[in-house]
Amino acid sequence: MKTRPTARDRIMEAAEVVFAEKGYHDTAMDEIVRRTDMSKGGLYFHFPSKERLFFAVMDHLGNRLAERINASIAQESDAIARLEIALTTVLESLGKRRRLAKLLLLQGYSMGNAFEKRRIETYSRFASLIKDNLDLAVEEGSIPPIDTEIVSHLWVGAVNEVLIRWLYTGKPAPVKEALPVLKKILLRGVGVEAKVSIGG
Amino acid sequence: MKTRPTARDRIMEAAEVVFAEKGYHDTAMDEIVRRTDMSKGGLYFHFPSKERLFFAVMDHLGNRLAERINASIAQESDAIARLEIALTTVLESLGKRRRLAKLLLLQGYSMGNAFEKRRIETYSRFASLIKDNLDLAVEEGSIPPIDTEIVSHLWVGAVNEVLIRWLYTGKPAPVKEALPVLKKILLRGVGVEAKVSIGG
DNA sequence: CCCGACCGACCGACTGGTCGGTATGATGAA
DNA sequence: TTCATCATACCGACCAGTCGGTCGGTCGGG
Repeated sequence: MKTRPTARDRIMEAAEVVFAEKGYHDTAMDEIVRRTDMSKGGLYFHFPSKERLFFAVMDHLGNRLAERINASIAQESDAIARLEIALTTVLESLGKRRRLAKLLLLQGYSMGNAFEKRRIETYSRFASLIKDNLDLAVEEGSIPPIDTEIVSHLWVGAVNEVLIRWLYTGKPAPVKEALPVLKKILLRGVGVEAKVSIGG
Repeated sequence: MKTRPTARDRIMEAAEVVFAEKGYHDTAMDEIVRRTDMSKGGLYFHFPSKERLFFAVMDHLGNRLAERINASIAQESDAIARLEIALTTVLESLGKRRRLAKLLLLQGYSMGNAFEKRRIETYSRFASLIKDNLDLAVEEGSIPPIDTEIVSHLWVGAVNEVLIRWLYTGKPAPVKEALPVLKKILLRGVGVEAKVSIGG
């Protein structure tokens, strides 16, 4: 049977919606409260501050995306194939959930210096996921040696920007359409020879 | 003779410092005033609001960077060479001025939905600068046809992320060290065969 | 009767923006 | 030359709204 989500979860759900819609600073705690069947005091019983609530939401979403990527990756053993599928998963997951994308990609930035550490942590996590597989590909001999540290960040940034552009302009619709280009350019960049790729 | 900068310029200089240091929301107008030899009323005589002041600063910095890029590009006629020199200029300019980089790269983001348009405008401007030269390279036949629209954003994102990583972690120091990697990966990505590149 | 969970009116600090007033210099009529 | 007038630039005490966070209190279950 489906048990009612915990109070904590209900708060986080409401917070996710409002934070994504308005951004951190333009979100008033009262608004989150309004979207909950709870009072402000109740909310503050579960979360000590706005900042902490925000972090909790971000971490939760980050984890879910990372898990999804890991799950899809696990099916492949070839490093290049893993990289491809990771790209696909990200584009699909975020392309499907605009709200999630907006939060994850836009809200982690410039909300004051207190947030810097979180931002770098989150992004580094995805970067190192890529880095691991790039390293693997080098070991495998499928690509020539490169500075995988920098390249992994390059990849994250590239995907990030394409997604942000989509968020703001709506193009390409759906984002997934950018996938072939992204794959081709990024893989060729690390030395994978182009091969005919049938859209998936 | 060196005339005193106008009041407007003096305000913008102070604002640049504080905005870069604290971010938009954590900056109090009183703090900017404090850094000026002017009063709050005086400041508000020149700028109608905090938001407008912020935009003025951002536009100013964006223009300066764009001008610098254009100037350096103008010396080359070959599209690939132009792209390379644009990358170099960006890394050098921002690598040299941490504050500028911080403002331009981090503050344009999630400060509320009112700022979205500005962000996309600024980034698109640099993207289309890249796009023009990619298009040119395609016409020249130096690279195979590609979706230059997406690829230009990919480039912007890639450079952006490498710079942000540098801002947060300090690596690589100096950022310029990332230049060879960036060039190699990005150019190879669009189909430029690797050639020995002597660090500059 | 205790305690965890929750309530919601209230507080107070902060901050963007205002406004009545002042100093300075240009203009021009007497 | 002098003085009234006016606009520009600037001053800074003050205001009023906002919002994160608090606190005394309630309530139901064990």
